[in-house]
Amino acid sequence: MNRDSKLSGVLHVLLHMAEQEGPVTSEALARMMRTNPVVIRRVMAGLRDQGYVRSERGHGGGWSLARDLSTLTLLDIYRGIGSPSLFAIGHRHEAPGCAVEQAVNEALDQRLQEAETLLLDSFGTVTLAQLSASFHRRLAAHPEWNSASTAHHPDTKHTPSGDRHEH
Amino acid sequence: MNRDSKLSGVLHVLLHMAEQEGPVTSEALARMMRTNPVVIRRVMAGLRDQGYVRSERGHGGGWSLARDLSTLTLLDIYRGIGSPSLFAIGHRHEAPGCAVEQAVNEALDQRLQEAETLLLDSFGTVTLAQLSASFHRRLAAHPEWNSASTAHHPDTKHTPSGDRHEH
DNA sequence: ATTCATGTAACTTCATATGTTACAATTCGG
DNA sequence: CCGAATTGTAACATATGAAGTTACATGAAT
Repeated sequence: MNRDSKLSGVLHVLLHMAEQEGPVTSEALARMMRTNPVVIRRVMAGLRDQGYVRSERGHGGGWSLARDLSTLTLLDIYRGIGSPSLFAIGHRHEAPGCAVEQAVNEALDQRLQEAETLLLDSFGTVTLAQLSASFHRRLAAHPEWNSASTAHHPDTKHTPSGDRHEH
Repeated sequence: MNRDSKLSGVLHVLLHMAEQEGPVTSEALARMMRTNPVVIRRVMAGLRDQGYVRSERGHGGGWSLARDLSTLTLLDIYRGIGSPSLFAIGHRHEAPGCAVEQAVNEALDQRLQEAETLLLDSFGTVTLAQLSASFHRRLAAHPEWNSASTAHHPDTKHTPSGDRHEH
């Protein structure tokens, strides 16, 4: 992957967690994200330390949301994963004493800073509850995608233990 | 370098070229940018194809500006280097059929798209002539940085194997 | 006690941006 | 015409960092 998809991956995971009754294991989440359980743990650990999710060890353990989706914004999650740098372009610092470089960096940084502020502000206006609503609207429109736990890897083998689901 | 500094590097080079009478060799530019002449040629080739700079081969050759700085904006140069992706974050496309992923991607893409538009618009308002003026203001304020062609690498030798090749 | 989880360090793999080498083609100055 | 200087470009090498993997310790449920 050429671009950091951590943010979207984490959002994906969190929305899936919101659909589940109990805790979801790293392995289940990893299957959804087509990645490795350890990768899941690594990134979720940061979110847990900031109080967004809970983890439980041992039998029956896994990950669950610690806060309501309506109290979480994209900005929270962005910060939760460590505020990775937003831009793929930046400035160089090869010749700090060069007046040309200073002029270029000032102009660029100014614009990037403005854009960053606007983008993060807009992240702050989107709650995960809104994303979840959008997800449920999609489901309603396409009943054949019947659940959050399907549609990820239609062909993979067994569904180990599967849904700790529904009464 | 963790972030793509192509844009700032190219701007740096162009402003330096503007200060020179005749063509500037790739090697001279490479020294300024602390990089390799071939890297300079690679990126400048694109700008040349789009009419922003000229190249001349052979003895006495090198690179020169094809247009006045006042007719060039940051946006032109950004496009000139191939419109590299602006953002370090993006979305994933691991599970195209998953409604959660669609909801996440839609929200993210929407905001990123807005931010991109704003940023590029702002790039369009900055001419290289403005950058050059900023550069000259700095020089005036710090006469000890007496010229565009100094202050880059007062001592270090970038070319690994001594100077100049023989034929 | 056994099994199922997370926690985490250490290592491997992979992608890719950047740098380097090599040489052909071109241009200029004698 | 000769030789030095320069770009053009393909091919290869290196470095970096993100992602993935292995291994094993720790903790919890039954």
